This record gives sequence, structure tokens and C-alpha cells, in this order.
Amino acid sequence: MDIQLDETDRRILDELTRDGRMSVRALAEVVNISRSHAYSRLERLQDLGVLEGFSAVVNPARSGLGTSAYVTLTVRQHSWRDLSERLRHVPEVKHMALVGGGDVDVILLVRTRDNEALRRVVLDVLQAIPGVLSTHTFLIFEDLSNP
Amino acid sequence: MDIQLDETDRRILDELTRDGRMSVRALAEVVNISRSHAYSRLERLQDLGVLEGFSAVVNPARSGLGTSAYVTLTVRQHSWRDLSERLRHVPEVKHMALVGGGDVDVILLVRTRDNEALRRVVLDVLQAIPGVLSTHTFLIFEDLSNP
DNA sequence: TTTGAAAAATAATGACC
DNA sequence: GGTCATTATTTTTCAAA
Repeated sequence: MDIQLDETDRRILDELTRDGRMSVRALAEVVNISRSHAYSRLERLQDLGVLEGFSAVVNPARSGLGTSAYVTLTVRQHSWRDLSERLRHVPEVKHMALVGGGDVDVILLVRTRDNEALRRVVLDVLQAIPGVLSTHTFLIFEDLSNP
Repeated sequence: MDIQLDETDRRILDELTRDGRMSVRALAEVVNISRSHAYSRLERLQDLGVLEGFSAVVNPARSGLGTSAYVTLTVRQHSWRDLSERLRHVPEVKHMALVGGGDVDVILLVRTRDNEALRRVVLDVLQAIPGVLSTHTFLIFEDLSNP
């Protein structure tokens, strides 16, 4: 899984993380390589699976998702494949992680319109999943992403 | 904080979340509006702060960040401003949330090169922050983002 | 690997329904 | 909001150095 990335690769990823719509021309300029080379690098990074794609950065609260929470799950059997597949179909679940190191097995980042919708997701959707023994909800008052 | 978004706005955000480098021409086509109109919508969404920008989607593991963990913090005084400002300068902290609903005050998503680097971040950086009473680390075995 | 040329596609703006 | 027209940029490929 480990891949050799040199300084140029890292700077390319940095720049594109900062501005995902930056033109290849401008990118080549700031990292001091030729345009052709920039194209090759990009293609290579995508082929390697390092650069998975590009996405809009949307403010959850301002786009109608006023409530966020971390929800932890304790599950009976660790059929992570089935569980993650099932969770992937819950649009309110924005991020899911299988974890170790405590009494908790799964941590979910959930975003909903309001608290009532969060309640429904936790009680009617998550707790209804077979194998889910218990849940705990940590309401998020404020959250920040770090580039 | 609440903003009126219609179906078209939502579809624009959906499409750009799926492909952040999609051309405005293609975007206008799939959501059935004119190009000029698409430009206006985009400008409006950015002005409203709904669309914050665009970013590359980088695979953490393949880009050299082989270890990920959720680290919870219990803090003495809730000087969230100071704390979040301080955490923002820790590059390994990718996401931070001020939460309620348990004995935990802050939840951090941390990504490092390896377990040793994670240990250093938790022990030398996070636990060294004034006001941080205790930490708990949940190692992430696998994690997925949901579009 | 770099540079330059050149065609095709796209961005961005403005005038006008 | 929408359409059309226009100009500026960018993408992408290819050949040559």
C-alpha cells in the first residue's frame, strides 16, 4: 500500500487540496515543472490511487444540515463488510470508521437537517441494524476541518 | 444561517461533490440550466458561503498516512476558541469537533505516518496542551467517506 | 524532460430577450 | 431566468530539441 511520493508529488497534492479547480497550467507553474510533466504526474497519482478525485467543499450548516453528531456503535459480530455496506446506503452517515481501543466498535459522523431528523436516524435506522447492540450520540456544537 | 436552496442548487452541489472538476458547461447540461445561469448559481452559492471551495480527494493510506485514529479529549475549561485555534496548527489533526452528550468534550480525527508518529502526537502534542485533562485513542482499522 | 505549436474544448462576460 | 454571441484561456496532443 505504500507508495513513493517525492516532494513534487506532495506539493501537487497540497496545491490541489487547497484549490481543486486549479488549472494544470497554474499547477505546473507553482511547483516548477513543465505542463506535460504535470499531466504525467497527475495521471500517475490517479493511477496509483493516491489522488482519488476532486470534490466540492460544502458547508453543511449552510446547506441545510444544521445538526451534526458523532454516533458510536457497539456491535455483536464484527461483520464490518456487511455493516459498512449497509451504512453506505444511509445518506446521513458522512464518515464511518471501524475502530479498536475501547468499548466502541464503530464511529460515525452523521449530519441531518435538525435534531428531530438525527433522532430518527439513530433510533429508526442505526439501532434497527441487526447486530447493533448499542449506540451513543455526541452532539457536535461546532466542527472544523483542517487542510 | 439558514439559506434557501432549491432543487437546482442541490443538484449542482451534488454533481460538484461527485466531480469537483466538472466543467460548468457539463454541469449546466445535467441540471438543465443555461451556462450563464450556472455561472450565476455558482457565484451565488459561493457568496452565500454554502460552496466553500473545491479540493482534491486524497487517499490517506496511499499518500503516506498509514495510521488514523479518533482521539477524544476531556478538557478543563471550555475555551474552545483557544483550543481549536491551537489544534488548527497541528497538521495531523484533520477534523475536530466540540461535542456534548458524554464525558468527552472534543473529538479529533488524527492521521499520521505510522503508530509511532501517532503516539508522539497524542503524548507530546495533545496531552501537552494546557487544559487537556485526558485523552482516549481509538485506532481506526478502516474508514470510509460517504458522498 | 522540456519547450513550442496548434486544434479543440471550455470559461467567462456582456448584450439582449 | 434564459439565449446567443464573442473573446480569452485552458486543455490536450504531438513533434522537436
